[in-house]
Amino acid sequence: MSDHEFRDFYYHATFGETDMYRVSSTVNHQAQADPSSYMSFTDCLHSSLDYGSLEKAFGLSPSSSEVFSSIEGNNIQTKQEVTGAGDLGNNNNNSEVMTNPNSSISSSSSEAGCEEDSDKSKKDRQPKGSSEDGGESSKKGNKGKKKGEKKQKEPRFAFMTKSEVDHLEDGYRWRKYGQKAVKNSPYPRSYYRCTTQKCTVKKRVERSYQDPSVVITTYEGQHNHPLPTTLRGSAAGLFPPSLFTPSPLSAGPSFPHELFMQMPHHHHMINNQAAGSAGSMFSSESLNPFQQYNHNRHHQVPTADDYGLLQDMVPSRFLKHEP
DNA sequence: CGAGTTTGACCAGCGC
DNA sequence: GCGCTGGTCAAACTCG
Repeated sequence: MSDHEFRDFYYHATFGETDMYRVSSTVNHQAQADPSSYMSFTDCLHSSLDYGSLEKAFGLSPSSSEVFSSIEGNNIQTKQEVTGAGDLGNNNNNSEVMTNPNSSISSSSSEAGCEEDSDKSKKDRQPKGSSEDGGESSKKGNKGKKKGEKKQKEPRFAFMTKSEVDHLEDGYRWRKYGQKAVKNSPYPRSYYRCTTQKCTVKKRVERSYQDPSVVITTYEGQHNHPLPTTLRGSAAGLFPPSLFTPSPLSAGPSFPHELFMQMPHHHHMINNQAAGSAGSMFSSESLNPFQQYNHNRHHQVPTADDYGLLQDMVPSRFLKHEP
């Protein structure tokens, strides 16, 4: 495969435990000639920059070539027809979406890209601790959560990356705390936690069993701290602080969808998709998921400076044209 | 020696 | 109620 060439892009969003919003967009080579579609892709790509595979995305890693991202949050729904079979994020749907060379924009409601979501979304299975008072009494499995305590649903962002390595470098430091075999998949799922104190961000990494070259990474939560500066230069150095401001919502995007929301073209893309297939998906206030999500925060309108920054941080070939 | 990984065990939720 | 599964804990281990 040609690395550094982003042909297919896919993202999936759920904003809530039950509802799912999902859009997938495929940008083929021809589409790159179209500035708008190409920008859409780039925008989306940026949406995953924060967490995801910076090196991958920008070809800093030798094995990278394609990035598919998804965002999960709450209560946006798109129940469209599942094009493929599977139930898991790794199923055929993904492959279909990812490899479909013809469609410039396609949509699907399959669980592709976020199998965890699917089972997660069924219910909160987060609260584990059973014992109260810190769960000391019972040896393991207690997280110090109370029984009835419902853990707040953290926004999640999942993306798929074609990569040979499972754990993608994203600028943050992660500590692996578990690994589980995944049903219907020969590949285990690894669990990581951000090593920064008081940062509760977690991520799960697994490989698609349908396409072993695809790594599915799911981030959960928002970093409440800046990128570690000690990292091999990539993210912290590549991206302007404004795009990596920690959590404070008004400050700037610390989460990919926040970047997403700052990109005008992503609206464009979403609207395209919505117009095509899901008239009801934004029913509540005729806002798209990101707009709705954005309702509770300061709506930041991308400025010309943003684009300038983009050009600074992203090789121009990814923004406009090939060198 | 500290930080990170591995791995078996434990727990909760869900479906039957 | 039981079994399955996902998610997490934590002791043991590895690595720099």
